[in-house]
Amino acid sequence: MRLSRFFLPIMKEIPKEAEIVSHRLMLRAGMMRQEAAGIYAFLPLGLRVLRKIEQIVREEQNRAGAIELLMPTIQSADLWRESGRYDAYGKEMLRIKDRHEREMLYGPTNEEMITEIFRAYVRSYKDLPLNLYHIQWKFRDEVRPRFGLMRGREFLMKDAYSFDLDQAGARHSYNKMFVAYLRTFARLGLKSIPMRAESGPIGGDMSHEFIILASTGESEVYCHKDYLDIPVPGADVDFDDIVGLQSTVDQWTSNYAATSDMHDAAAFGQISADKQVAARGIEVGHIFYFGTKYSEPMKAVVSGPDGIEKPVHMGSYGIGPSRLVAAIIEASHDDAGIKWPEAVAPFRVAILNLKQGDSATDTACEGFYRDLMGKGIDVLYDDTDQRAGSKFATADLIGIPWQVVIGPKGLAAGTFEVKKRADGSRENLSPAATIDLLTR
RNA sequence: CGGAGCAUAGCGCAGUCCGGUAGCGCACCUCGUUUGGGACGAGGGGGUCGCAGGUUCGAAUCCUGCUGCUCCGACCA
Repeated sequence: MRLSRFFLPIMKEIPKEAEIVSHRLMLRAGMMRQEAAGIYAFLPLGLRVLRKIEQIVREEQNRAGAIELLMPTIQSADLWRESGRYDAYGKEMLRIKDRHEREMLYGPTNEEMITEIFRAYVRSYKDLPLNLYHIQWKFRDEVRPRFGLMRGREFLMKDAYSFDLDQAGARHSYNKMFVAYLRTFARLGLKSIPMRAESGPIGGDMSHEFIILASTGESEVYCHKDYLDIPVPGADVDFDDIVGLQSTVDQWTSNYAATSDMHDAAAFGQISADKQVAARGIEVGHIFYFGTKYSEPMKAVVSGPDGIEKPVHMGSYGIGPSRLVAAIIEASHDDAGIKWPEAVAPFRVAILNLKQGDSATDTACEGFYRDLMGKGIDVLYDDTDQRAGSKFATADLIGIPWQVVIGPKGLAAGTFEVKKRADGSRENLSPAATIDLLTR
């Protein structure tokens, strides 16, 4: 992409409404625009990041055996009356009427609808286990939206729903998602820690919030230092290995970890002082088992091997990709701007033509741009007639992981300057060595 | 939902108390000089001053009502 033809409305000054760093940087980097309280338009740069996050989430869901579908944003009130939640949900639910005065709602979540879909087709235990998910916009009419994408009213959510014959099966389904989440956040370049969450109506130990560590995170978290070093399961993890998966989950849940509202100072004090970690974090995922809470009232039943119909045991698993865009920035930025992890960067490489209009630099940049494009690398070529300093500032602000600086100085020596945004390191490399580095 | 505040050019703000030609910086356009960390000079364009009433010869400014947004608290992917 040529910057001169891209739509990148960056700002030098900070809009006053933006309070937290991710919100400020997203506005300054031209990633999104507020259209109403808690409602945002994604501009091209922001959309690129959102799509990359979404794709990683999708790949890890698929790897764990979940199957993607897509449910609508608008739902019928009748469905929610069946579960009893239409009245229970409260004002957070956006309720609307169609032209025939039928009561509808903009879905804040999809347990009812997925249960309706399940019961329409699945009759036998032989079709279990089943895990269906979608990535769809949700709307929750929060009293007070704030912090930009971190707490918007409209947000993108990946929500998965598992169906099993019994609780033992449900535990395995839960564990699959648990491990999938560990892998997902690791791939996004984040350090995530599962923390025991309010167990809800069912009780038990099958509810966890996934918190990522970020110095500017909104909640305080306390955990055992060992969490920072536990290896995340590799891509070859066997999701059908019930025992193996359980031991991974055990490893990730045996030590102390809690957010401030669940914090037990005494228990935390038991940990030796050098192993205590008090940090800040952001909730980016939540998984829980809720048994037959919806299957019972909504009659989602299957016949077991004994021929007897039983309500299925369900769990649900949420990740907010739109919140993750902001969360990643909170976890990875500096005074100059965003530092995207390579996996989610809107562009992997930026080419900075330091002397636009000079035939030697133009030729070198154009050629190199074509070479990278030919290799299938996401590259943003700054071919604007801005001065060098302005181009450096822009590239740093929007956080492109690799900046290839091409100017008369380097060209005289036959080299490009390659800067790594993550640590600011630079080296002068020949064009061939640069290509080599970027395609490694 | 309780409390506080804001609304003037794309962004950041002054002007409002004390009514009298709507301003500044950045951004944008033109020309020139510049060109390795957000250049300089000259010229230029852009506004129903959130909306609706009212007072007045005259309202961004005073009065009334409304709307939108932000922050603190309670609540949450």
